[in-house]
Amino acid sequence: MASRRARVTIRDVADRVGVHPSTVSRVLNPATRGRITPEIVRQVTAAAEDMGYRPNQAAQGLRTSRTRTVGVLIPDITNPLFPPIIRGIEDALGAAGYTAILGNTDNVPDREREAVATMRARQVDGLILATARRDDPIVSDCIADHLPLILVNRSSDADGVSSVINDDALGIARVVHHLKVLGHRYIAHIAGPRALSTGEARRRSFITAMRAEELPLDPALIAETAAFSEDEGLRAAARLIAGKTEGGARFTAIVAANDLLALGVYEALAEAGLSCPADVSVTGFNDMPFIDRVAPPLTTVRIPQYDMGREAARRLIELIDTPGSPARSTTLRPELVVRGSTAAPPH
Amino acid sequence: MASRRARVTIRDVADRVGVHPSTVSRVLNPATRGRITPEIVRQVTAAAEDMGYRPNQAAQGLRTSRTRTVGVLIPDITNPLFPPIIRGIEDALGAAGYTAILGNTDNVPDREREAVATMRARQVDGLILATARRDDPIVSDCIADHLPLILVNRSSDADGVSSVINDDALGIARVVHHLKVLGHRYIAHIAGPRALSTGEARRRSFITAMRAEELPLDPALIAETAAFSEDEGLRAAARLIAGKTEGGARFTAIVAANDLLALGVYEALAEAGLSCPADVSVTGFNDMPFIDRVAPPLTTVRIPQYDMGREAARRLIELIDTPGSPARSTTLRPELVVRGSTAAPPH
DNA sequence: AAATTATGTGCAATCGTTTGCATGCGCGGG
DNA sequence: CCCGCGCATGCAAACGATTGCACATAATTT
Repeated sequence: MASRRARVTIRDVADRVGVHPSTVSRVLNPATRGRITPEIVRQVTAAAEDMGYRPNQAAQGLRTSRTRTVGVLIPDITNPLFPPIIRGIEDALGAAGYTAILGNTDNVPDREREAVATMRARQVDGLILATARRDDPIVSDCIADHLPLILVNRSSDADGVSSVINDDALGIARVVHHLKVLGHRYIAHIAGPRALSTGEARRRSFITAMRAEELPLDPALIAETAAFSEDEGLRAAARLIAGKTEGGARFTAIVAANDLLALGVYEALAEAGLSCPADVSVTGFNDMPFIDRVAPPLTTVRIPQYDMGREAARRLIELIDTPGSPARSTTLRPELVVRGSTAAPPH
Repeated sequence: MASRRARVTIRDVADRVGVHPSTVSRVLNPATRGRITPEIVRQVTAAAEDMGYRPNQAAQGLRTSRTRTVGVLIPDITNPLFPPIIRGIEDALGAAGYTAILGNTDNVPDREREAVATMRARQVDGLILATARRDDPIVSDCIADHLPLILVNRSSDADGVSSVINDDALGIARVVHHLKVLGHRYIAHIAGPRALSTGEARRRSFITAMRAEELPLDPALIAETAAFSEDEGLRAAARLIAGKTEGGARFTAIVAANDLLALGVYEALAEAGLSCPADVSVTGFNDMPFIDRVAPPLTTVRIPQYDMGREAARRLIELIDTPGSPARSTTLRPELVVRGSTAAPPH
């Protein structure tokens, strides 16, 4: 295995063995290898190995217009929800010989467009979006252009899109049921942005679940947010708390639409001198890494983040290999994880 | 801006304007644009814009053998230390028109080799390694092959390598000083793997700092670990605690070589029925995201993760643009962050 | 006004692979 | 014993962009 300075090409291998470059190409391609004499296959394989031959992906990509590269758009890699998803995606892609290129969009539409543009310039074979809004022009563009596409975590209102998401309704139902069993009746919800499928679905599911559990549903106890962030959680919770102390709607528990919002709730409670779970129970959604280590450990809904990523990547590869295969939406089962942030209501 | 179905090439643009493809190429390349008549520049630019032309990176890469892609090797993206670093890298790369491809190696040498091989097959223009071991063959290989390379977070013993790391000695000195001021005398250290520059440097710095502070240094109070993980932290701390209760070396504080190890220490203390900081003070290193939210909030050393990544990416681009520029090692200043895991020793 | 230089564009080769087609060889059947 | 068929391999043209060189035409000099 000599360490060549200059890149060794298919031609170098061919010259060494004394065959034509096309023969080497055929040997190296499993699909055409059968057409070549076994002895030659042996020699070429040996020479390629010995010379440390690695196909030039740029050349392959140019010729075949398949780059074995896919683009992955996420809002922000520093949001702990995403690393496990990305890891799942990359592991599955890697196993199939694909590589991911990542784009952080910070949920800014312009950055999304830009990221998709650069990815398409790089000839990605497909796209995985964790950034989709319910009404997202990028999604419809990709469909129109027949660019293989998978949505992960969030889905979109457009149809004809494949997605891998989790069962928001089930997760929220479990949470509400858990709180009811603990004795809570007045439960508030901090909803995510309605422009995102997760925000909207969890909000709707909250309403449905409250009705199903025959608990009183007060519209004033649903607080809207502009983003799934700690900050927004803090602000929304502060509004709820203000309403409560001013003799408005009372509540003994807050169902946050995700874990980051829940962390914001923690801060708001602390600022208001309220304690969790003694005064107010809090729940989250996602069970992001290390959320079991905060004080108090958060009761939340665990979603199979790694699996979601892996599944999304596998489905994308399917879509790339067999274009025109029908869109499927996969829903994974979440699981309630009870920890220290929920307890019986005061009194 | 018609949305073309088929990819539009430089030739399509040329035909539309009625010039030769090479002219279009020159217009689109800022370096050669000056050689073309302004009027033609205008027409070509307009046509390219209008037709939605995007250069085919595969073709460019093939021709120029520069792909504007760099490989980034990290141990594991789900380790919270890395996302901010990666974000810094990607932001800086993106600003310069570069794209990153990521590889998770789980600190397994074989996976590192494999990842580097696939990246080189993809003709990356350079490599950023967050995975370097002190004696890492990949580092020497890259140097030998003149592949632009930057180490981030960890450095390597090989010379002639550029790196962006933080000042481990300063960080550890601050921690030890802080504990001394609180009244601690008997301080244990949970050291990282000696094969990693961070493990070794922090270990050595701990010894130096203890001497400098004129505190007793007991070799039995330095526990070795095989990895920077919670698990290893738990095991090492359990050994220290066992030694202590069996009448061995006593200690009132533990300096862990990083935050994950410190989390393991928390568990070990809990299992032993000891409380932090009442019985034992604990410190970490890195100030990884959300470590301020665990119970108790960890006193640790903050390193500028995002800046490290950004700086590494910028330096790599420099290295790519001006090959043969000398290796430089940049050391960033860490900062002590005092939180709830450190207090005066018992009695 | 002729000769020289400068300027703007076209030409064509090239990067490394893949792949439809052509070709030469060996072998079996009539 | 020859014809034709199949099989293994070579040939060459792509893929899309870049770039040294050639070549007009225009601008400058003498």
